[in-house]
Amino acid sequence: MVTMDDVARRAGVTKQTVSNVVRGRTVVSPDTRAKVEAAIAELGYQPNLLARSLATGTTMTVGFIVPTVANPFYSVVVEEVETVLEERGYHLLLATTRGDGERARRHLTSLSNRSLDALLVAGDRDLGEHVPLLERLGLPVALCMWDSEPPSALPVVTVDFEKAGYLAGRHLCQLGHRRPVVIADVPAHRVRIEGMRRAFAEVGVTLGDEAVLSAPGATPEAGYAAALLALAAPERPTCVLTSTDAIALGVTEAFRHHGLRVPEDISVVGIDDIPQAAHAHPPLTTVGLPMRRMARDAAELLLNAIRDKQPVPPDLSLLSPAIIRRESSAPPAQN
Amino acid sequence: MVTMDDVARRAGVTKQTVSNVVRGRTVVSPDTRAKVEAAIAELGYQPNLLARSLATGTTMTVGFIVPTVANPFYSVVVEEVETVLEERGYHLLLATTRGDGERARRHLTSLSNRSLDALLVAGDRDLGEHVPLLERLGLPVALCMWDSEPPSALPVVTVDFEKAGYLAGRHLCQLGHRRPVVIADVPAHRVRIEGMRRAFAEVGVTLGDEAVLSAPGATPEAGYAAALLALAAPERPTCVLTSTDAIALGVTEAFRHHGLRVPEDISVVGIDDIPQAAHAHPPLTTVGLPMRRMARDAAELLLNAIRDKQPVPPDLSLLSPAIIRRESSAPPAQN
DNA sequence: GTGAAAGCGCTAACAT
DNA sequence: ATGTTAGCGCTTTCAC
Repeated sequence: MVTMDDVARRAGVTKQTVSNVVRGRTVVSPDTRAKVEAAIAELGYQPNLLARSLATGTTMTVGFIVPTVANPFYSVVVEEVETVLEERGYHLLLATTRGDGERARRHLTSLSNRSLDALLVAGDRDLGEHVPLLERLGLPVALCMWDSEPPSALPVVTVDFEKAGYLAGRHLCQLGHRRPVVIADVPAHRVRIEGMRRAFAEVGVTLGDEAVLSAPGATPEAGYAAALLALAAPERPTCVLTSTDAIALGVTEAFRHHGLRVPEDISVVGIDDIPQAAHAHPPLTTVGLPMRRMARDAAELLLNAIRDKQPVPPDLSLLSPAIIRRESSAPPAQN
Repeated sequence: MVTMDDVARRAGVTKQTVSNVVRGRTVVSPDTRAKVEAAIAELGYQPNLLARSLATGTTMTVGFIVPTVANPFYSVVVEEVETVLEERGYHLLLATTRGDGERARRHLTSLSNRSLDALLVAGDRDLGEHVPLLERLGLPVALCMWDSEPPSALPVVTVDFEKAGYLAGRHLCQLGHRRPVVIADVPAHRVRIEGMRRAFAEVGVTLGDEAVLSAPGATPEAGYAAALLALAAPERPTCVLTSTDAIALGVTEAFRHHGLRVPEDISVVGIDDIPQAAHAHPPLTTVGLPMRRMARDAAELLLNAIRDKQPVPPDLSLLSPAIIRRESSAPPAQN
């Protein structure tokens, strides 16, 4: 490996001058700069960033802990974060938790002495219980995509999930629906359900716990199974609110298999606006969440904290979702 | 920050002994080990891995350059790689190229002096032209998911794409189809098309270039557009072979919008077996690729090379795909 | 503007 | 089994 000393010797200067040239400092005379650059080129010198990191204490690397990437929802977030990091010359150290709190804790401790410049955490499901650990990490930390009550001691960039649920509910209320069923991943998506409840309360409909069906893991399969339960009820609902598009996809499939037309016989509304939602059959009415914006804001929060050498202020930033009307929702059938 | 020296002083030993304890070496007497461990606990000492890396020359970090994670196909690969790395105590530094060769090159150079222990590259689209750079990286490198001709100087773990195309073609031939159209992302998926061609050649059908429609980017949208062209042809094909499931999804949607039933009026077969394929409407017949296996093999290849301190032998490993019969393919309609 | 010295926190090789 | 001595390759501080 060719080191700074090698370059220095070749150029007839000291290590220090080479260092100045490499880092683009302006204190070097054009003459020596040229000599040094020639030496660098001839020797094919590449600075050892590890040594630089040890000396400076910064690694130009940000850790990102995320539940999964095999989910269109989070993969967008990962890509946006990576984009922001790349723009500012940072690297991305990625760790996934896969619904496993223990795995999450392992990642956390193994990253903690890895000399990251900052850490971003998406999703409260697996790391929600480890917030105290996060707070004592001694480096800038931010959270995003936080469904449950956000911790007050850390900065959080997330979506107003209560509003997301409310918008889904209000949309169906406005269409005239009064007999809803909710299919959701409880308790994870409790806040979304509260929003739905508020919307129906505004038109005098009580959305009781008996009208909430569980779809564990928020998978299409879970949605499919729950949809069958919904059909078995004595009085068929006129619409289904799901806590995620993935669930909605499974629900729609179940209805189709049982000869129910969506939206003529029953409306289905999702939350998330995953890419498939637009291509679903029928295209899914859903509540779009500003994922890219969220990811970008969170990443920039951290990078700015690094740049300014200041701790990140523990603010809560709530981004607004928006209803996206497609073809899976319509007024209830007359009966 | 509390260092080894602090611990050493507190325990009344030298740095070296602390180091031995930390790394679990057995040369330490139970007595001193206990003293040192007490000191570590009292001070809350955490080893600085950066310093260790500088001294040892290993970082326990593997780089992974991947086209995108916002694709069910690659996200599975990323997760499997991460799983293997975590099993063996390694970290994952992730970089995405997003169909941008220039971005790929930037990532490559920026990772090259980042002191990774190894580098894995998935997908030839963006990095195919930078193989010479990869070869001169001076660290274990492996390629996976290589559609085009694999370079001979590097180890490659990929799928037999020719066979994948062949299996798709043979399946349709066996059903009795003799009037096929291919919708593919050319030239990227040229090899898959060759396999399809071989299958039809076996039953005496020539699959000419005029029967190959282009779906740039392999998106559902591109598939949709190409499908419309296919319908405009004077003689309607009885089946469509697509080079990816994503394309197939768009194709199926186009047919549905134009009143064609799949598979009664026309069969559609994909390649990839993405998660949505099973939930598509109708469930998509496709060729499954052993993505997890591929990812695992490639990652283990690298980790073993690191462990054995040997260069990775430049072998080519071709994994076999398999046809997955679902409901989008059937014998051609009688006419 | 350039050079000399002193570290960053750890591991490696050898001595005891 | 433990201590001693040198680095790893860079940046930082302070002379000149």
